Amino acid sequence: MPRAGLTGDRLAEAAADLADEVGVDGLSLSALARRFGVAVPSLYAHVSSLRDLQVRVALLALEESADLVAAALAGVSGRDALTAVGGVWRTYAREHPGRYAATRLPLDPAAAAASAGPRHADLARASLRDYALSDADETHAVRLLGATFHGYAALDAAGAFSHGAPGAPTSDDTWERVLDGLDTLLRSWETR
Amino acid sequence: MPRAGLTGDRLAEAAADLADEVGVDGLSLSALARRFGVAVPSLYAHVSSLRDLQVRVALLALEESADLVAAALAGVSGRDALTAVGGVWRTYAREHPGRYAATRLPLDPAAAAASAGPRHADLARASLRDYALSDADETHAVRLLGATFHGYAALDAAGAFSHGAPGAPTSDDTWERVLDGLDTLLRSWETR
DNA sequence: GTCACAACCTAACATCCTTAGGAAAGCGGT
DNA sequence: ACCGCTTTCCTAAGGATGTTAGGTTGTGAC
Repeated sequence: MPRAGLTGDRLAEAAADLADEVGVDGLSLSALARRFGVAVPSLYAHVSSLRDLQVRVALLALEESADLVAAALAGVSGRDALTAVGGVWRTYAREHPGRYAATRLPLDPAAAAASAGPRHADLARASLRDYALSDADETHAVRLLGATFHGYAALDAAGAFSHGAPGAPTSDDTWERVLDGLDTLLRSWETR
Repeated sequence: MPRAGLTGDRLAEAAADLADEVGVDGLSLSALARRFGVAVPSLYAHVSSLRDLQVRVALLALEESADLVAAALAGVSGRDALTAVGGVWRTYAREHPGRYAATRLPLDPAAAAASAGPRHADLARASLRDYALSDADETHAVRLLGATFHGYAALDAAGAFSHGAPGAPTSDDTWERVLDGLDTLLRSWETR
């Protein structure tokens, strides 16, 4: 019988795809084993538990999204930088719901420090350079952006912006308005 | 043998407490049955499935939090109103993590419409009355507040604001700054 | 070619959700 | 006080999952 050629990385990638298809809650070792035509316990040679698999997906998604943010951020600044970073999260959450949800999984401190999380923080900081904020304000701003972008993605994904009144503005409209708002907000923070 | 006296409402309330203790993912019919000293299938007389139980917890939490928001909003306006609404969400998420997480559970359109969700929207709208926004802008603002508050609560709960550098500002500091920012942002939207 | 390691398997168990059907508690009416 | 109906709660059973233990067998290194 030929081997399936499993590795931890291949499993993580397949798990990420699976999570995108069936949701992060639908991600199971059984489904993953089925996808590879393999018995469930075989996975334990490469992954120590379901939780471990979820963490691997989270790390993968954090790396992937950090790369996207870095690329989108090349050569732009000010409001364009906000648009770039926010846009990445918004489309990533829509196109890769499972990966995105994994991104929100709480990691233990060691794993968090070794993840692309800090890189995200650095990128967010870089995107704010144009606003000339103090160190503390930059931290506040990074958190504000994180909260707003992630909250927006979450509510949007939950359909909170679609099942409203018929004449209500679209989510895209609001998105633009939010970016405008953040831009003016941050400008008002500028140290002078 | 005496009866335990179960009802759908009592189950939902106990389930909410349980979710607060062990997390919304730890909420299980088995644990709930154990808590009542009852066999698992007995629950099916009052609840049609695990999913149904989760939905009941979500509805309960939405009602509860809407009451809190309404109370906090009595007699205040402007920045104080923002503080009130945001504060409710922030403390609710911290003190009742399971209930709060249930709040984020996607409901089907019918359930969503019958829930306290619309009341939350109305309350958010009311909290913005002082800013004299156009109808469309009010909708944008409600969404912005929702995204920011929920995103903040989620990141805070995930510990994103605690495992940073040693000298970093506290989450409370950032919270104040965020409220200030939203206030100036909304003021800049005012129709003149 | 053979040897060692890793990949993969079967067997087994615990936990969970769910359905089907039976017993008994409590309430009404007589 | 007794009888019957409804509802509560039970046992029995089945299916899905995660996890561990221990055995085979493919595959590359020598």
